[in-house]
Amino acid sequence: MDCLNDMEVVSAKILAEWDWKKEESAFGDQQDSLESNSLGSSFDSICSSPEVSSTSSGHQDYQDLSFSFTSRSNDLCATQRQTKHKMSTKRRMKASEREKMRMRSLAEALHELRDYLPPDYSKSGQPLTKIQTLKYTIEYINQLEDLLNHA
DNA sequence: TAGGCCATCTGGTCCT
DNA sequence: AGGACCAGATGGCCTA
Repeated sequence: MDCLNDMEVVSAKILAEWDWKKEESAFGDQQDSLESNSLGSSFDSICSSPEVSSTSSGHQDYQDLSFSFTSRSNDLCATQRQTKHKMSTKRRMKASEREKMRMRSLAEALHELRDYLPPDYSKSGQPLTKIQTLKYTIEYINQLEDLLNHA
């Protein structure tokens, strides 16, 4: 119990030193640099992009496209994709289901992680976003580490 | 209404 | 061959 009280004091100290505006802008810079790192493969992504399809109106159309795919033989990307290995519908559905579960468990873990941050981290009572949760957690751990090292 | 966040679908790639 | 992971695309919801 004393440990818990100590931790509350620590987090209060950390938060007292916290410059929100500065951190927010710093995180923004980091985010920009992170996002700029992920330049995807250009050709494949163009060919596999739903926007390439003549319908180009979202998931349903694209799903329909995947079923009527072989009838559009004049489409260059379609032709190229025909030569690639195509997952069976059954396997694709299973993969989608697994991916859904995987992303849900990831979201659940992030919700859980949120509970380990002091409530003061969420300004204006709004829950932290995923990216905020991750970045504030890193910052929180670093601050705690500093305090331990200088204790 | 624009922009941010999120869930979902999908194809590609790597690993077992 | 199939599962795990990743990144891009898309649409819905919410807020300023």
